[in-house]
Amino acid sequence: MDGPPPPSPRRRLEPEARREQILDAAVAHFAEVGLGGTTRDLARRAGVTQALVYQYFGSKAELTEAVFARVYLDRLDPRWVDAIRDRATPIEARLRAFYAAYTRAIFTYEWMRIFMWAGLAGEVLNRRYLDHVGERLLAPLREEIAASPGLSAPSLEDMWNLHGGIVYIGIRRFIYRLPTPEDPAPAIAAAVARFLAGLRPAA
Amino acid sequence: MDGPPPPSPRRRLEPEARREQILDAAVAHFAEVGLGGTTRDLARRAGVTQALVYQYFGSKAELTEAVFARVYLDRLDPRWVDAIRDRATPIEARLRAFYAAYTRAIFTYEWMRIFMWAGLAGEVLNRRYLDHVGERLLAPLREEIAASPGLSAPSLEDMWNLHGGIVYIGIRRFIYRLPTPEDPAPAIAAAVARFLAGLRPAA
DNA sequence: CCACTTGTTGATCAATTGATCAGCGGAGGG
DNA sequence: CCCTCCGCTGATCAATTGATCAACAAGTGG
Repeated sequence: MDGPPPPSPRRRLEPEARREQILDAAVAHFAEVGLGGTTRDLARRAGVTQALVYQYFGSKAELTEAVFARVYLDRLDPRWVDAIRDRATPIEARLRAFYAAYTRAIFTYEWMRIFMWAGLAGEVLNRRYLDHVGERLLAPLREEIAASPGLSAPSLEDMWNLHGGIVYIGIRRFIYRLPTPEDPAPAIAAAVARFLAGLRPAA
Repeated sequence: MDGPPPPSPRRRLEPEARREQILDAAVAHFAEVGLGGTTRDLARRAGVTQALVYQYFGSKAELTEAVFARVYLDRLDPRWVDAIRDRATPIEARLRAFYAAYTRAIFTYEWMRIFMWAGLAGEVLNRRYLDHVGERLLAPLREEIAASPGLSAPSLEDMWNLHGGIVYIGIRRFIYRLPTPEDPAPAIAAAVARFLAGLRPAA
């Protein structure tokens, strides 16, 4: 009757799989209640005992680090810069494409909330991440806009303004749980269009 | 030698003054470490014993409510709407004036951080506050823009985009502790100008 | 200067929580 | 079928934390 056990709720798992399972639960749990969440609630969510958490993660700090690694790692795609620099494409399309990709990467419940919890807690990773955003993404975008004919050069603060207006969609949705458009693309396109229009010399 | 005791570190205070002192410390403390901060650390910051906190606030929840009351209350000035509706003033000046006043009200370490901690924690007050912002501030602003000659009507989502771009200055400064312009006024003026320029029909 | 009022404290309790460990039991090898 | 390996659990500890209370002492009136 019972075939191979894989689909059944086995209790004994391979260490790697179990570790992933706990880490998944940790990401979900800490995103929900913050980094101050208890290991007991986390274990309950993962369907294991609290002691088992410490079999795979030596301390809560180590677990938190693993959560950060999973959430932050590979979130920024290096190829984005190439697309930003591709002057064969109109600047407006490049801006729209970048923010489409960027929001697709970070507009998740887990990322948005853990990033905000960590930011409030003063995590160093957040500052590093945002420095990177400013220097490696917003600065190139700014240069490309400045190099586009018919557009006056925006300041980096202007770029942060564009960035913030778009990111705020995710803040409203995932932090404040307010209703937002299902697809942020139209709002992004409108924001980008307005931004560029504001950089064109008045007629 | 010792004159009147007022400037000296008296131990015994009038209940009202002591309550204020504890509440002040609570606002500062919870802004710093979140609503999960301990009453012992809070008492240390206030310079009193932990037991005294419970003389003035029956429970931690009651204390938290008092903190919310102090932080949220009277933060939104009803007169702002009148200024928004004043069509004798150009719409761009009204937008600039509103966001100057609005950011002056909320760009404080305590407000920004407690609002964010509470938002992550799912506090109902946040949703109420933001609903109010959308319906009582952004909606009128939107109507006034729509009624301005030479401007196409923005959607409410457009208004949230303008709003988010400006509020994000405070998020960068107080949540992420990133360097931001000392005075947000120029950035606000630029954001407002761009926003309106984007609503003007292309030449 | 004494005594009463009451603002304040130190001690303490029970519940929570991070962390540890001896031992149970599932599963594969012989 | 049994034996060994090791993934996993239940019990437990020490520290933290919200909350309580009897006792202390600062200030005031007599």
